[in-house]
Amino acid sequence: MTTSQQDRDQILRDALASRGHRYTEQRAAVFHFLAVSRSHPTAEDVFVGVREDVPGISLATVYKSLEAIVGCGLAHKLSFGDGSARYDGNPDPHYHARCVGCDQIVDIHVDPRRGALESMVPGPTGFRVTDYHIELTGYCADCSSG
Amino acid sequence: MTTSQQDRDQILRDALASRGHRYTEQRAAVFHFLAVSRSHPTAEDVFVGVREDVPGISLATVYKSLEAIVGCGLAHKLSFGDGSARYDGNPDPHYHARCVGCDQIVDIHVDPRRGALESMVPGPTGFRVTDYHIELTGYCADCSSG
DNA sequence: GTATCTGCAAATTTTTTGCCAGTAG
DNA sequence: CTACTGGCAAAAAATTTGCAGATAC
Repeated sequence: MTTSQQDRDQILRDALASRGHRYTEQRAAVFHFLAVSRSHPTAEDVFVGVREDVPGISLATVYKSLEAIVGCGLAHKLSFGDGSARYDGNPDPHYHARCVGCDQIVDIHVDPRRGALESMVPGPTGFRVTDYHIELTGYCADCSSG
Repeated sequence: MTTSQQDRDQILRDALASRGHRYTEQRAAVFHFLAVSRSHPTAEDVFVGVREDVPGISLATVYKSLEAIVGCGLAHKLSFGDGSARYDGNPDPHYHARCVGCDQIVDIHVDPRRGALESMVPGPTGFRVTDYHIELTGYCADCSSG
């Protein structure tokens, strides 16, 4: 079962409200675009896509909306080292694999009960891993104790 | 035992030669700066640091040198989503943890014999992980078979 | 009613490029 | 010699900011 647009809107409303932010047509459109997007769009991609629903939206507003949505934890900001940031609204835990050949980003879904690194390397996706980079986010020892 | 500067220079010479690139004073200085750097410097950081050894070097040359060095596999280009790319010349396998509190990048060295994700989460660094992102690099199914 | 948000345009930041003289191999 | 490089300055790309009017709550 998939999340309906009403459910999504309510999730967005609540998340924004909890941060003191407001629900707007532009933010809803950006959030919806991310939620249905199978790829990992750049801010520009989101701008082009969302403009079909909200013709007057500006790129600056897209950036601001993305920041608000990422700030609420409803999407992730990714960097693949190719210049521009990419955004991912997929709530399921998954990794990303960038193909050196075609630069495509492949999603790797991992069974959380199995050892994560082990299961993802030879996985059923056919992706042959040559290198990987792991970024952890959290609080360092100093900030944890403070 | 640590790698001497002579060893490093030879490694750089060989790596550049194998790619048809030339060994230059500027590239050696950039490589040396990365090798002794404990942080994860931006291109600008490298520029400022290397300028002490090679006063006339330009930022554009730093970018070109970094590209050559990363292209040879002697360093990694990292993105932490904070605007500018960062470079890492540490050859030991390790992960990176960004502190949400102070934005510091903490290196996490992992015993390769242990389950990787498991061992890094509660590790002896005191880093409290709230989120992580894994980027795999390699060849997708299409590019592998082609 | 008021603090927040949007769109616009301009500014900033980061990275890349073109060109010509210089240099490694 | 000859192709690859470095420095310079200009360009391109990505993102952020200031502000005045509009809007959510």
